[in-house]
Amino acid sequence: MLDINLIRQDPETVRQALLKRNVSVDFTELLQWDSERRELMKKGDDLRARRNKASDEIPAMKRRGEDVSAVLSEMKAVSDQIKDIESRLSDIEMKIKQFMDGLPNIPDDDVPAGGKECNTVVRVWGEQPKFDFEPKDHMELAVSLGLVDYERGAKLGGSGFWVYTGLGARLEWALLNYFVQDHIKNGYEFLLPPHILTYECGYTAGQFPKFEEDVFHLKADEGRGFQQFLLPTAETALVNLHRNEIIPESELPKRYFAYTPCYRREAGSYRTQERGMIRGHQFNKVELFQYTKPEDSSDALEELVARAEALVQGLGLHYRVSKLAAEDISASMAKTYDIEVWIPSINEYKEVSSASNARDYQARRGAIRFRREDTGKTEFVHTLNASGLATSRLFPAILEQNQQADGSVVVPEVLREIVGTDVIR
RNA sequence: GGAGAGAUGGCUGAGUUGGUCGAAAGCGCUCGACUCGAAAUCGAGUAGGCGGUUCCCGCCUCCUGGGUUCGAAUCCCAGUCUCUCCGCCA
Repeated sequence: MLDINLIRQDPETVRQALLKRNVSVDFTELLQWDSERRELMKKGDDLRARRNKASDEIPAMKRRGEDVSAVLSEMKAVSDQIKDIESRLSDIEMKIKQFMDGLPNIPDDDVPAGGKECNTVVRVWGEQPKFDFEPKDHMELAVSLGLVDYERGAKLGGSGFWVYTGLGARLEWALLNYFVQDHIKNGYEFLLPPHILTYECGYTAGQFPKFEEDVFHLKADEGRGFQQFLLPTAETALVNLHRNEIIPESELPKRYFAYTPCYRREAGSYRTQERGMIRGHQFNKVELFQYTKPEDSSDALEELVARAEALVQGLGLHYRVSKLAAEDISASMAKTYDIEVWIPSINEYKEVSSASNARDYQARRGAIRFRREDTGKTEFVHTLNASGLATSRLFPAILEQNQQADGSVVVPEVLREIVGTDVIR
């Protein structure tokens, strides 16, 4: 949610900023609704003030034995007017909310305009491994080494699901454990949230109402007023932790991380290139999250990226960091870095972490504030998230980047204790 | 799944024969007085949001959403959540 005051004061600047995302908006109608809204509010408030005053006087008049019937009928009329104004007001507020809900976040100044092709690589770490043999793709490796059972995965969950088996399950678990240990070491608080969330959570995160089709909805029970869904990322849970709260300034920044599977419909997004575990309906991810003061969020984003990068480095995988262009950034975010590992078989860099600063966009939707001690006033916090990390792209990257001529795979050192072997063969 | 109780300010908790209630009292917190300092004591203050003619005024919010009424924390309806007991259960 953007600040409507910003649009009121300087609509052209906001319009230009959104144009960077190739979103063209015309605020004329909105501003009209906005002034109409305030006009109605004023009218309604004045009428209510009158009614409140009369409500004070009526009992006093009664006590003095005066006739109140004239006041009563006048107030009856006033109440009718209030009702009329209120219904007009709620219509207009709904229109305003709908409009505002549809607006994406304003990209940071240093975010380039344009789509994917305008993403800029800011760093590259390591080098592409060279193979003096014909390298296999991760599916071939996973199947031949007995790490993943795709067929039975589909038997259980349908297309887009798989089962980690044996050393594969241990490798997956080792990855998650490695992330968890690292974040604990760095002072982030570990959370295990529910995987089923209410509609309100999706709204605050910015997924709803626009992207309702992307998640798995649970059938609402009889008589239940809302629907729940399976979280598409732990971010959705973490951003709602402090929804409708005022956080003491001294508690900021709050640094959390959570492990959850992520459930996504991925409707229609299947590409043959992305077979295997590059894109499934369920994958494991550890998510980093921060609530900060506005002036601290830019540094916090760099910190989050550094944390995620350290993990990939610890695995010894070749990767790069990209700063996303405006159109490639998800709607709630002002700036995003992607960390992408190289997948040899498709010769592409695939996202294993996405680190974003939402600034106050989510905080506005969820009324997440803090009280500034200097001024005593409440302000919206800034929220940031970063995968740290998603396993479903790392697993293939490890298999493919670490494979050897005999079809075996070298296990990264940090994972060996849990996997139980140096080399999977 | 069955039965019952409840939801009020940072917390505890009054208020439910509708009006003087955004709300007693206590605790906590902040500031001031007293003190060498502290405790105790005394005094003052202490929710969020919206709008405006913006050192001031008005409005809204007593779980949420509707309704009744001139007027709702209080009455009616629906929903959500919490607690207790029974049953079931990892």
